[in-house]
Amino acid sequence: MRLAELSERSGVPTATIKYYLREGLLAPGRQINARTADYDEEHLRRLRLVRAMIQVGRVPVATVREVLGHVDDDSLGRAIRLGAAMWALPQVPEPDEDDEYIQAAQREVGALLDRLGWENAKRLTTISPAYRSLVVAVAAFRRLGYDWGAELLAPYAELMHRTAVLDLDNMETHPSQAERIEFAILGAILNEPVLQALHRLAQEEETTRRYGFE
Amino acid sequence: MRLAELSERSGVPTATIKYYLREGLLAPGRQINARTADYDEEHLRRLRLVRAMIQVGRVPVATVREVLGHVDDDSLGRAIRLGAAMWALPQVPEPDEDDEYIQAAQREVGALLDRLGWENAKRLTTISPAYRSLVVAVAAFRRLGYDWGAELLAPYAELMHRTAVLDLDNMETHPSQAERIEFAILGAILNEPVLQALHRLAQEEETTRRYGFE
DNA sequence: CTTCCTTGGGGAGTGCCACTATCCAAGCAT
DNA sequence: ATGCTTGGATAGTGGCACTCCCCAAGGAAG
Repeated sequence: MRLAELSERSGVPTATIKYYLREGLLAPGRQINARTADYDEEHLRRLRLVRAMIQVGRVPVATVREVLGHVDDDSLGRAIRLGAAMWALPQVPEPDEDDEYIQAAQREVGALLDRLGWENAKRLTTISPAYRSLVVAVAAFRRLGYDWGAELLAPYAELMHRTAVLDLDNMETHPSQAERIEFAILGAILNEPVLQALHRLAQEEETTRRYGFE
Repeated sequence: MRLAELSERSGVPTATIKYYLREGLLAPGRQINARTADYDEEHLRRLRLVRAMIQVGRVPVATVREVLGHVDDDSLGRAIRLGAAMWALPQVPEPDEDDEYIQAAQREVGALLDRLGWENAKRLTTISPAYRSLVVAVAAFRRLGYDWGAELLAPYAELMHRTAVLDLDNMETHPSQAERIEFAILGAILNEPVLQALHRLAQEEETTRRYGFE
């Protein structure tokens, strides 16, 4: 299929597809002649994945490129590859190690991981972006005078762990390795908007249950 | 205190504070004379809240202004006011009602709400941004050939409901109304990075538990 | 064959956003 | 009185995700 058809079937404007091609988010089509290129179903699928990451997952273009690099990298082990997407996700600014709130938050998060027995996560604290994000968020709460300690975080963490178990269980229902990888990427990136939306819906439901529509 | 001191105590550059003043995110200081303004602890607190929303919550400046408008609006009822923050949060593009995937996703989400007995949320579907976000995300999965149906979503929704219960329980431990409102805003906006980070940490933990560091 | 429309590649431009640098006049300190 | 500091206003910056436009090559119609 040609660029125009790829555009029509995906709903993405041709100019944007050209931009993605230039940015390396999409492999070039098979060159038929100097002025014509041919794209196949795999291009269409990849394009839809890219669009979903950018529009639903709000992932920056540069990050999409990085994530796709991991998807296509057959040399990686499974856990690494499954994690690669998450690790490439948008990062909070590097926390300032000298800041007292950051230090307090680090202690608090460390205590949380101990309490939960998350040994593996604990081993990854020096490099995991998720750990750093958590520390920054907890520090922001503390700066505003709210104590977001390990006791309060633990029940949330417990619920998130069950969510992660669901994620991986769902992933394992997919037979092929290629499908699993793509599903893991989607699980890491697109699940978050789903969870966020469900969380907000649940807040609306629970708030109105408690207080009505006053 | 003067602008320079406000800047020093908050860690926000003076130029940025001036920008926030211009954008109406911060009330002007008490004018001492034509060339001096005085700021108090309340300004500092508000500035830290604004920074947390923007940097940790990634909330756009225009949205922060809107949210703060609700925070300061004493005329609103409690549920409305608690929800106002969430409703103002960044929106996904308006779903295209004619798209078949959107329609399928709407049916699926409707079935989910029925199954869960979330009557209040169901009444809000026409206007709730959270509902629309969920529909868009589910549609994105379907477009890629993954069936993200009510049966799969239900356990996630159940977990998110428990999370919302924790949110509101925590909020109710705060005695003063003003503090509750601020905490609700923070709960709606800053909790999400916390949940997201916990979710990713849990995925890392569970992935390595199942597959090791291969 | 020639005219004209379409196509794909590439560079430059756009619009938005969160700042940020500069300028200016008024205060204040010395 | 001189010179540094302060706060307000305006214009500029840099990053990002597109999006516009031009050009030359194909292909189709007459």
